[in-house]
Amino acid sequence: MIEYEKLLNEAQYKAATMAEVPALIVAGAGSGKTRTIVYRLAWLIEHGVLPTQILLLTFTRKAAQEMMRRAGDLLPGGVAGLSGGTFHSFAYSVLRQYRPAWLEDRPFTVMDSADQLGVLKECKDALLLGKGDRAFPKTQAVIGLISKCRNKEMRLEELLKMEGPHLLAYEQDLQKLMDAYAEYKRDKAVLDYDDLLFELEALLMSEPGVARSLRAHYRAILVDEYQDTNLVQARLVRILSGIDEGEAGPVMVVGDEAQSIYSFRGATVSNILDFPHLFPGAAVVTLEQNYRSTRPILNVANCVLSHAAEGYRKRLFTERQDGEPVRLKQCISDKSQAEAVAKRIERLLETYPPDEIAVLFRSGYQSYQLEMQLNQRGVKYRKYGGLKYTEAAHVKDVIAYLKLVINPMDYPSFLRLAALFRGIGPKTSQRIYASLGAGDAKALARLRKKHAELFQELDFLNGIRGRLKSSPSTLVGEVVEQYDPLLKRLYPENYPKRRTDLDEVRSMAAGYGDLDLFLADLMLESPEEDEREQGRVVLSTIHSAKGLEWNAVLLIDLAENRFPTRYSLYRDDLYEEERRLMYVACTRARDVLELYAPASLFDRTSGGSMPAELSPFLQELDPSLVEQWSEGYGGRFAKRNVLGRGRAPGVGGFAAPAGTKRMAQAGRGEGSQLPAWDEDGRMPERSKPLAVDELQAVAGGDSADASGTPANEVFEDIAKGKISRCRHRMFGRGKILGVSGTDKIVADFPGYGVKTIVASYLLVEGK
DNA sequence: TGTTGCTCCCTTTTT
DNA sequence: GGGAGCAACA
Repeated sequence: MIEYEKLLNEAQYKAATMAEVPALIVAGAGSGKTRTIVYRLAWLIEHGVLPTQILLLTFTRKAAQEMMRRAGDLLPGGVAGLSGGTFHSFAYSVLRQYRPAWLEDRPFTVMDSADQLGVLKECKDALLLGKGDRAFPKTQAVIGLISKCRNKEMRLEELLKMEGPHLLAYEQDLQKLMDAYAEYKRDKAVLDYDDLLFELEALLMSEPGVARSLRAHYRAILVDEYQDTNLVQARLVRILSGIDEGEAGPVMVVGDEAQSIYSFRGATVSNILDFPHLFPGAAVVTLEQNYRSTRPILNVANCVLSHAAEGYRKRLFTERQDGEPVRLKQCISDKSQAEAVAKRIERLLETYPPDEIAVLFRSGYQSYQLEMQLNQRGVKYRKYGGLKYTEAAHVKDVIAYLKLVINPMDYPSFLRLAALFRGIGPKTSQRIYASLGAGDAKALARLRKKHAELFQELDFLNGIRGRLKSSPSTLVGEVVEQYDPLLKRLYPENYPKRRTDLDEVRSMAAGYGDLDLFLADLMLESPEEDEREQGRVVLSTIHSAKGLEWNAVLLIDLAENRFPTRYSLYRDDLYEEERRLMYVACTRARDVLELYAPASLFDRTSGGSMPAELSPFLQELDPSLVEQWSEGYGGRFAKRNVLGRGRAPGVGGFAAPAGTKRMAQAGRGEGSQLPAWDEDGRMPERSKPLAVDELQAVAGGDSADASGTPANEVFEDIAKGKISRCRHRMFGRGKILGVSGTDKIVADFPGYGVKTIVASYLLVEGK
């Protein structure tokens, strides 16, 4: 018997051992949530519930894996038999067993985002939409809109009014596209991610017998990260609970509205808030004591949240009194930030094991420079978020082969396969696919002659299909061998590395009994982590870091327009979500939290460095909560106040002395969201994008307004030698060497070397 | 007619 | 680095 009362605090104990009624556990960050869930599982099992009768659901794959891992560690019998995973993978497994009627007897496959892209492109072409219209939303954007519509369950018009009024003109076209896309999927028996959830709901509603047998099977349902569920997921929980059938509804959901970070895909906090209404008689337990982080870390996290527009009831507290201060480190540039962080990781490795150190960032690409630094230093890392392993071109190719084995009419995969051969483009693929579907023997014979290579490949796949009973790893191995000559042809430069990846895919298939299960897992659950990757430093997007924790967390790129992203600046709900993201990031740390802010960022559109303001989330911080450091010459950091100085007047934060010229912003094209200056020469607090005509007036150079002297005039002055010195916020005084392009100045800053800098961020001075 | 090659533009977060 | 659009080629 487990002594729950000794092992858990009062609130955790209550949550873990309550009777099997609907329950909402509001669990603050680091409050022992997973621990509580795991003890709940143990308690259920002690009280006669079999592990196979427990369903454990979460939204992200990472959270699902972490939960299963920890349950396995704590439960005496391990997780054997426990059903658990993401909503999507659960939906797939049910749909595979109880197939929707409209599929008839056709095999179906799941599409990933690349497949969606291909299908939508095709629909767009078929409908002749967006031809020659540059303003027509990009295919990727259309996919986003479609998915948002479905996840938020809004009509297209409503969504466009909220998210993109400028697209309202295309509403009808987009609607047509949406319909065509939906029809297409039905026709070809493919499901996208959203379909999995809606198809499951439709199935349960139309076939009460299926719902009944699932309910009879699952005696307990636990949902983690409930604040990240969307409407259809909440309905699924409700249906599965059986509360509408007068059953007790043995559902326990766990969540924290302060950590809601998935509203972009329809997650709604109201699922938590409405839970007691949807499940009358639900028990509510709140966990507030934080066991994870030191006091200084928690102070920073609480401070971040205290500026939230909506108030959060909870304030976390901890008994961990000790702890190093949270450090804020301002670096000269993003490049030097990468160096500083890499160096810091090497130091931390003297104290902590590698897998207890994590670097977190807002978007996948923000770790590129750091990755290069770590590679140079031989520090091994693994990366979460951003591009996935299964998204590498060669892995996608092999997956397309395998999908075609299961579902020969999987069109996205067919396109991918056909495009591998020379002389076959979209039209030819379409023709061949149509002939195959219609069984047009004459046309096929002709096509076969012309495109022998492709048909050889298709014959091979048909052969494999006849032997589906062989082990998946054997089948994958054969497919890889078949693909090998193409791999050599397509990627001569790094063939061996890619071949290793594919052998890896084969070994991953080893544990599976059915090829289609393996494929679905590859699409829906990240495959079992490569053993070589364990015990490494972690680089992760904050979204992917949800539910995880480390001894040391370094948070990078805390600069305006990076975090919060510039997309969030003009909508309060998005801005607030960014703040919660910051909160999630800070609360991942147990002992060490460091905040890195680059003072300038490389800007590829201009090819120069742009000064970067501190992230507003840093500017709001109480300066007494962090130890402030600033990078100086030679990469050395010195304690120096970075916060609380307010924004100095002048460009990029320093005063413009008399006799200096500030240049008007050079043209940056339509749609630029770079900040304009106000009349005092300050950057506005929350920069608004320039209106298009305003921008043209400034960029045109002939109508210099209050914002300064036109760039072309200053460039002329430089050419005439009237101007030879400049000042930059970070680099100080410099000597102008020349100009580059239409908007950049090359200057030598003593101690920093020669820099090419966008002119509008410099102050220039006469001789 | 259809494919391939070249250039310009934009780059969130997940299943 | 990839997608989309356009021009040149088979």
